[in-house]
Amino acid sequence: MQAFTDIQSKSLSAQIYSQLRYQLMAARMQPGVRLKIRELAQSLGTSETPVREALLQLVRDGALEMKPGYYIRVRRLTLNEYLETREIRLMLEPHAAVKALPHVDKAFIEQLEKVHETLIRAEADKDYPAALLANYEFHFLIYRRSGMPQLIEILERLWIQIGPLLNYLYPFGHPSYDGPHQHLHILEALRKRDAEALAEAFRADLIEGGRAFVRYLESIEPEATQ
Amino acid sequence: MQAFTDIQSKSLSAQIYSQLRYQLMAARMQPGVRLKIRELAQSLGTSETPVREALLQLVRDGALEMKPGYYIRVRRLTLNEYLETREIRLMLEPHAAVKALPHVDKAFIEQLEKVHETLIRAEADKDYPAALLANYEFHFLIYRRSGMPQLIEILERLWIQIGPLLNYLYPFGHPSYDGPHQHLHILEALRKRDAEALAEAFRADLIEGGRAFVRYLESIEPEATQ
DNA sequence: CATTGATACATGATATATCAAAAAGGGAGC
DNA sequence: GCTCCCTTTTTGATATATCATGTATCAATG
Repeated sequence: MQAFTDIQSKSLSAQIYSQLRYQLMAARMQPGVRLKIRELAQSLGTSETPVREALLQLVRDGALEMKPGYYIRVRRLTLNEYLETREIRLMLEPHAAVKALPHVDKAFIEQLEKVHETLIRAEADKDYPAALLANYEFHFLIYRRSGMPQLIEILERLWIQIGPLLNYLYPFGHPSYDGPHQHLHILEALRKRDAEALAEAFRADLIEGGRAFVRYLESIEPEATQ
Repeated sequence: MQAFTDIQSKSLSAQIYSQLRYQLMAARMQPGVRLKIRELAQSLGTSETPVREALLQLVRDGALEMKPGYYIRVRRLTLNEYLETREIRLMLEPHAAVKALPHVDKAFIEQLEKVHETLIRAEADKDYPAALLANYEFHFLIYRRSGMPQLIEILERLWIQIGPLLNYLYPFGHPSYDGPHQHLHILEALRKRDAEALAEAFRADLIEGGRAFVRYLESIEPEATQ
């Protein structure tokens, strides 16, 4: 959870931003839910200023949206918006993984295997929040080894846009594995140090995971006009 | 300039943000220059709040940097940071162009040709600010046709990081064309509707343009430790 | 003359106050 | 019972006040 734990010695607004970002990524916030500056400030025990600053940044990140002058709510991605996100991720995530490859050692792969086991166990237990976190950790442990901080930042921004959708997703259809879990292909490619297979495994994971999104969004789209 | 002209009916902080972003992109701000909230607020005739909000967002964009609690200044990219930026752009910009291809018509190409002429003329006149703007316009006119707003947002964020560097660049070595201008290859690929050639032309333009950056940053690097 | 420490000052961070606009609620009229 | 209009309330936006911390200055001391 690296990215989210450094919540100290930072400005209040940065702390709040990190915290909200974490909640978004972890699907703790439903799309469309309204956020009120005053309420949040009160519940956090701070003034409105840092809360507002945090929210504004999330708006710019595309994780929240703001009706012109008025209210702020968790963004509701349309199917097309989701597809664009996926298209961008398809370019960037495999690349990040390939860049990480030279910095992958045995210990790291074992660490990933543990995280993956956690993921599988969580899914078996239907503990979806835990599964989401494990999935995030699996991916970003790898990306962080790329040594490309800017790229990682871009990817995290994309993930927090998608996070809230996961709320709807799990009840709906969620990870439907028709074969072995894609993460296993990823692990295998890492072991073999096969860059092309690695990139392909990431693409497959993304598309595989995306199917449920697309199905869900298609089923919702008609009413999502607002 | 589309992205920068909608400076009305937006919140003050959004206006200030847009304005600063424009100045960054257009190389109106030197790397390392310090920005003071109070000063800016005064010179803009507003209070500090919206200025601070705008600056914070630019910090998150990586265009400005902030010594922990202390001062805010225009970010100074290291060579490695620049190279990472370029690496990301190399993935995204050619793709954006290819996605734009289906929406390119004759009129649009003529528009691009005009912009390119402006660029060439500006360079001949050594009017570098104008050249920069024309170059920005040339690229983003194309990217905007991709119909991928998120991608464009990501790219603009990358461009405003690089903008300030251009200050140093032009005096230094700047666009050294060893052959025909890369934009001509881009235009040709657009006319032929040749996606692969188009992608390649964008890659070439990026690398070509990047050479001067790299040369400059390498010459500077030793002292840039701070 | 160099060094150190105390004080004044500048600046970003946070809190609070004020404003304007939008939403929500309620009552009068049909 | 429904609709329209007015009032009240809520809320985000902006301005201002306060706080904490880093920086600079300068004098006292060795």
